[in-house]
Amino acid sequence: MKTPKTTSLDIAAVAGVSQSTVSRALRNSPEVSAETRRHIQRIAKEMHYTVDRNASRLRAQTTNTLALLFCEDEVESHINPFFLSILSSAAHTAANRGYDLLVTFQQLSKNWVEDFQDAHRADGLILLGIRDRASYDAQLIELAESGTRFVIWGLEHQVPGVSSYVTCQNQESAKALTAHLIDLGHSSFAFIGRTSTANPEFRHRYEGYLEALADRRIHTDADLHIPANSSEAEGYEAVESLLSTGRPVDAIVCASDLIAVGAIAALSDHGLAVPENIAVVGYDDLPIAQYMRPALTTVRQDTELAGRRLVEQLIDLIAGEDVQPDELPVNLMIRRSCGAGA
Amino acid sequence: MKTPKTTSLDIAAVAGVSQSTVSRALRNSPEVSAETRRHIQRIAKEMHYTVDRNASRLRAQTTNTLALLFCEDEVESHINPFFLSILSSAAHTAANRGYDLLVTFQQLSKNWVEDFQDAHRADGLILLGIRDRASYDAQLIELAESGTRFVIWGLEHQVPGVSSYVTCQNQESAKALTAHLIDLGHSSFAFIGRTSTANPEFRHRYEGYLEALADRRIHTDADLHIPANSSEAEGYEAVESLLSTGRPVDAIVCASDLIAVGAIAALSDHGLAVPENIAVVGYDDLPIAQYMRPALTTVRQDTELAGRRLVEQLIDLIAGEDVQPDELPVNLMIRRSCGAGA
DNA sequence: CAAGTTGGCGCATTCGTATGCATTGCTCGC
DNA sequence: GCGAGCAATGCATACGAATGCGCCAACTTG
Repeated sequence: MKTPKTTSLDIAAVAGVSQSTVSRALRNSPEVSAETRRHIQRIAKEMHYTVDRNASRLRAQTTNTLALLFCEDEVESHINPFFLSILSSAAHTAANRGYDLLVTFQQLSKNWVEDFQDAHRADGLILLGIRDRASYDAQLIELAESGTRFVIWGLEHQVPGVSSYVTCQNQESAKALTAHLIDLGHSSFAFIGRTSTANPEFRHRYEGYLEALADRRIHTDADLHIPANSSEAEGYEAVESLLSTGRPVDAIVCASDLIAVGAIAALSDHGLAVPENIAVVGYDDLPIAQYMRPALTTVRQDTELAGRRLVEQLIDLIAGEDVQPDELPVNLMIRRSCGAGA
Repeated sequence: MKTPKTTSLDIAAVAGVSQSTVSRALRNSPEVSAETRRHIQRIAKEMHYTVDRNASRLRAQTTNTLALLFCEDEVESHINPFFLSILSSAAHTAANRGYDLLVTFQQLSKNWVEDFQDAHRADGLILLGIRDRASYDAQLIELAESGTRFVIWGLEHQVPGVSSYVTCQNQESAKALTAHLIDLGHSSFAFIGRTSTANPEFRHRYEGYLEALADRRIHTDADLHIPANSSEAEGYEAVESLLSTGRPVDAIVCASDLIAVGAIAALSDHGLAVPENIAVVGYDDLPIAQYMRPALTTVRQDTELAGRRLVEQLIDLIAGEDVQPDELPVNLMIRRSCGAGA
């Protein structure tokens, strides 16, 4: 910190070339001969020289930075640990591709669009945790119109060349999961998860659930669909309100593992055993799903792939390439809570 | 993106002042009159102007960026969701203080010190998840010698003016928790958590545990201390190995909630009820602790405060101020798994 | 009222890299 | 054998904001 920073000029002096050549050599420009390039790169390494990011970015008018935004609902809400896996994978991918990853947590209410556009902050944006399409649509459109490249997890929002998304086979998997419950002999179903405000992931899961029931001509009605956001607390409350209706139920499909955890706790507190009295299934395959007792039947999403694809898509968008959204495959994790499994 | 970027020169032209005055006004320099400042700031807002971060940083030789590094052990290990809360709080604090937060995940084996120093990446560094002091010490010293400012969670490593740390009252709380178990009548204890490789948090918890036992003259020995890293899987295995010894145990103190979750699963699989046959307690108060059944007795750390203090300490270090490490208070969360609680 | 002080602002330069254009030396084709 | 063409490099400038220094006008003070 004390010694005057070594710059590309110092390298140039030592290597006996001009600063421009140093710059080109370090960026692997084809304009410099392979020999010169190796020579310069060796000297740069010896002198522990690294390109000054700020100068480089100023000149090149680019940031080599991706921003990742967690959308929060309320002040106190915990972030689903599911997103930590995606974050981890995204961070690795970004690093491998030479990008920095800026992380921000933002509440829905704030005008994050304007905020984000501050000062060349990042070349592109990854959005996690957007659940309520209605509240975000205007902001997404504004974002797209400003030319910002972005990708979203779990919400189908695409503007060719500008934005894309990654999601998973929510509907198919929820349908398969429900069908599995039916095969096990369950016949009175309830669904816990808020779908009313255009929460796209939960909605697709609900639709898959309904499809499976319709296929087997199993009746359900609005009372058996209890809204809840993705948290243990709301899952717990949802079950209490379900039980208070007195309607007989022998299987509950939860829109997320967090909800399922809360639901099972509530059932247990009311003396109902899972799966003996009521089967419960979740969605996400959080680590806890495997280790709770009863182990939770759920759907595993490939978070490593999800994080990677989000970053790869975004980098492609930034490069001006065309990008196809991804719908990632999932795996049913059959465990004890549904009444089958080990 | 198409229109030529508005710069401070544009603002200067509109405001009828020089670019220097604009720069000073926007940085709240006392050298410009309050009136001029307001005038310029109003125009800047109207024109949606924001300072170009790269130019600003290049000139000022600063990054206004903090880097947060998750230290990973192995490729596949999940990050403790506990850290997500700290990350969230740190991100908020950094944003409020005008800093960007760069997030990186790094494996222990890599030479992240050199990697980090690349190119003015950040003004300072926050380290999360360092558990094995022995493996890191050399790198921490190197980091400190290079003049990099950094703060660490959970490991007492301080170089005045350069590095500091935030931790919590691991020892006291583990002692209190163990004492509580003793008060409840438990008398044969085991501890699960690896302390042998200088994992400082687990070690302090273990020491608190031993203190409580010694105070009450309760005997324990090496067989009743089973090493395990912080994961459900290792907690599960630890219990299996404990049970295989055939030693009678009526209370297990786990060094983390993740371990406790795995431990309880293993006990359950062996037909042992918690807390009826064996009491189990954890550490961290993950959200799941409250919602698993039996609910887990554990120790809550104030993650919001932890994240905030990490960032605040780091910013102070960067500013050249003296910084005192924090040892944050904790709360015992008494629930059913210890045999008391609701 | 003159000399000194100070608050407010502009000028010019600087941060370190990237890049368009000019330059040099060579090879190659006819 | 000579100009065209190309490969490799240097020169000069631009990116946009921050800041040392100097200037001017308006005060203060004795």
